[in-house]
Amino acid sequence: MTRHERLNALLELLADAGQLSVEEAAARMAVSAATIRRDFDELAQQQMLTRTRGGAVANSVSYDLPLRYKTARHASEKQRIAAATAGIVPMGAIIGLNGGTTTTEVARVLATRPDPGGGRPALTIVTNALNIASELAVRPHVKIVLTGGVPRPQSYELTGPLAAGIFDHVTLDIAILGVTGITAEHGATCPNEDEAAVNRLLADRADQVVVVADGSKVGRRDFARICDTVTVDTLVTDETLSDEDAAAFTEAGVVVIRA
Amino acid sequence: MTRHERLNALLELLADAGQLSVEEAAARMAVSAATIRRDFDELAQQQMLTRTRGGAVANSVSYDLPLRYKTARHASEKQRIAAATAGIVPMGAIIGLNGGTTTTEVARVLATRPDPGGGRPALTIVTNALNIASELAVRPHVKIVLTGGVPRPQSYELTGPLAAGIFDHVTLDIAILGVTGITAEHGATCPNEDEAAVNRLLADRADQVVVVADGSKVGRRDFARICDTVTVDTLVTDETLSDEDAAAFTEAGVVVIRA
DNA sequence: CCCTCGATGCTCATTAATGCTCGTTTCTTA
DNA sequence: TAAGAAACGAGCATTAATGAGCATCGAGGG
Repeated sequence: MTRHERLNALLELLADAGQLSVEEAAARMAVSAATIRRDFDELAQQQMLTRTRGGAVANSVSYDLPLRYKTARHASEKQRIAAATAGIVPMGAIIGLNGGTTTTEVARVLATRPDPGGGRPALTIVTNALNIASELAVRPHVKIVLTGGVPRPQSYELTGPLAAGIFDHVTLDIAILGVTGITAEHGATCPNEDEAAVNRLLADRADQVVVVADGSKVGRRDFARICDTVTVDTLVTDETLSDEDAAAFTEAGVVVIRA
Repeated sequence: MTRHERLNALLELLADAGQLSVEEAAARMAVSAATIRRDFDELAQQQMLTRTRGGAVANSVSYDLPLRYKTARHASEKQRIAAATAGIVPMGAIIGLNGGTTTTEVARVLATRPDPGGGRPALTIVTNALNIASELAVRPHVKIVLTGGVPRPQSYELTGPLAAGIFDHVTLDIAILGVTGITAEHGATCPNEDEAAVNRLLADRADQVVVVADGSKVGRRDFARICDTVTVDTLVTDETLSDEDAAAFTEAGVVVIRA
């Protein structure tokens, strides 16, 4: 049994019984108690369960629907960008997220924030990304607000007038936008005009706009324009960003973070 | 076997099993483990799968875990109910679906409909169930419209005023509602009032209301009322329904289908 | 015919995962 | 309240997986 299977099996048992002791889990999985403790600790980190002395209890009574444990891959560019981005998000903030692999990583990092207790959510995340909402729906300490709309198969982003409608009703502290292209001259862009329209609304409603993009996206320009460079407050990217590109953004008033 | 063929074969195996070990893949493809690792790494780069130590897991937003005790109990009944329900849905219809395991099965069956071609969707599905939208988002011949709102961890249903808002803008041919309780006297019920409110809107907007519920739900009454029995046109359930219960519903004008 | 280049397989140093031990913390109960 | 038991976390050794580097093979082009 692989580690991944075991973690999922633990969630299964937990969803079924509501609680699970370290000893019983060790016996069922045919591994040592130390391993089970490490597993529980990791799942607790991901807010999938709550540690108790001697065992763990289920975090949500999600009855029949599949729980999935996400394998953490180590220290990729995207994850460093995600960690750096999460660093600038204060507790209790209202965050907007669009779709994309980088923003999904950001969402995963944000989801591991500790529960502040008192029933208040550690974060409120407004997103049009179906996959992000699916992953985070089981975390009780993060409030997810999903826009409506029609999902695009490639990106899992919800688009269309129904997606736009929600933005009449919310305001955001920080919009975190993953883009496929950004230049100091043309601003942030993506290939699809429907996505761009929804992303623009996210940016419009936010006090602060953070663009996340790995080095391959910087200097690129795509078809649909999301917003201008002056709208962007912060750009989080990786070390592959050249000094001259960084200078161009800095001159345009963008804070550049190289993770 | 070319490299391209091998990558496709790996994805196929992965889609089938949900996971694949490096060793097994190497044996199946008759190549070395090193090659498989390179393949996995490349596919992971393309977000087609997720690496784990010792193998890889499928990246599909929704893959079912092989053994779920709870679902296993009613699995075949649910699938028969789902098949019977899909039988009364005409081509090209606009369907409303709420959340729950039975309606998820219905969605799966509906998604297997052949593509009519001509770019027109075989079906349009309006739903407030996050998991259903996630699963069907990749099917190009089914148009998915997701309501907005806040997901409830227990059921993956989106609720709240944002979810309700969408119903000003759509009409449905058939609403298919999974419920946790239905009686001839009290109508359809579920445990949560927010979900009930959204489900009621689905029923209101539809020409025809179909309730799906396995035998354990019939005769049960839960806290929140979704709609009255006279609103329900059809009840699809399994053979465990007693004749007297069936008669009660038939007298109330409900067509009862025992799958 | 030879050369180039990409794909593959092999070797080896590195790293993640696991189980064990031991000192410390926490709970139980006398 | 205090002693004993249970659970925990840290540290360490062992094993297996990994990834980097290098050699080989084969198709295609000059």
